Amino acid sequence: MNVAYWLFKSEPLVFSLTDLKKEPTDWSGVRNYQARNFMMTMQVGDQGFFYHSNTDVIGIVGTVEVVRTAYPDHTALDPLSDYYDPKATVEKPIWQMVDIAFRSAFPRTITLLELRTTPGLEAMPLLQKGSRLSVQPVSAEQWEIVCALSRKNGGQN
DNA sequence: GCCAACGTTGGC
DNA sequence: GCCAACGTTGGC
Repeated sequence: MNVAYWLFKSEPLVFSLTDLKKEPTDWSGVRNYQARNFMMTMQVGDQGFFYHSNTDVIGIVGTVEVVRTAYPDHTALDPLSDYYDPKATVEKPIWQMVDIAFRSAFPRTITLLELRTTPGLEAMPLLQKGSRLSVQPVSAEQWEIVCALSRKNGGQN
């Protein structure tokens, strides 16, 4: 089975790559069916970009690894959680999550503008007009292009 | 803060 | 099943 590649969006004020570096986490709180379905196909060892949205420097800041396949998102059952879903039950939890761990921090943020202007990345869901998917697939080619970007122009920003 | 784009809800 | 209204996302 080949490794698959993904992109995880997060608002760094809520949860940043630095937070993830401290310890692995469950990716709870995803309440979008498309994003959930992607998580349900993830395998241990899959790689992901970590993307900071809604912040001063928007872009990809590093990489993560899937360390546990999908299982029920318990926050959907917790009335006190921000992510509570009254339609979720133990029998039909509706929502799922995976566990992810820190893998690397890029020496600089690969900004959204840079991603938009780099040939070969046009098809990334992230760059499509109006795209709001918080968990999305990345092709092997796109993965390589972005990783290569992270290794050069080290001093810029 | 603005607002375009999106997904969901609910009336019909 | 349609679609208007609404709440949310997220770049700018």
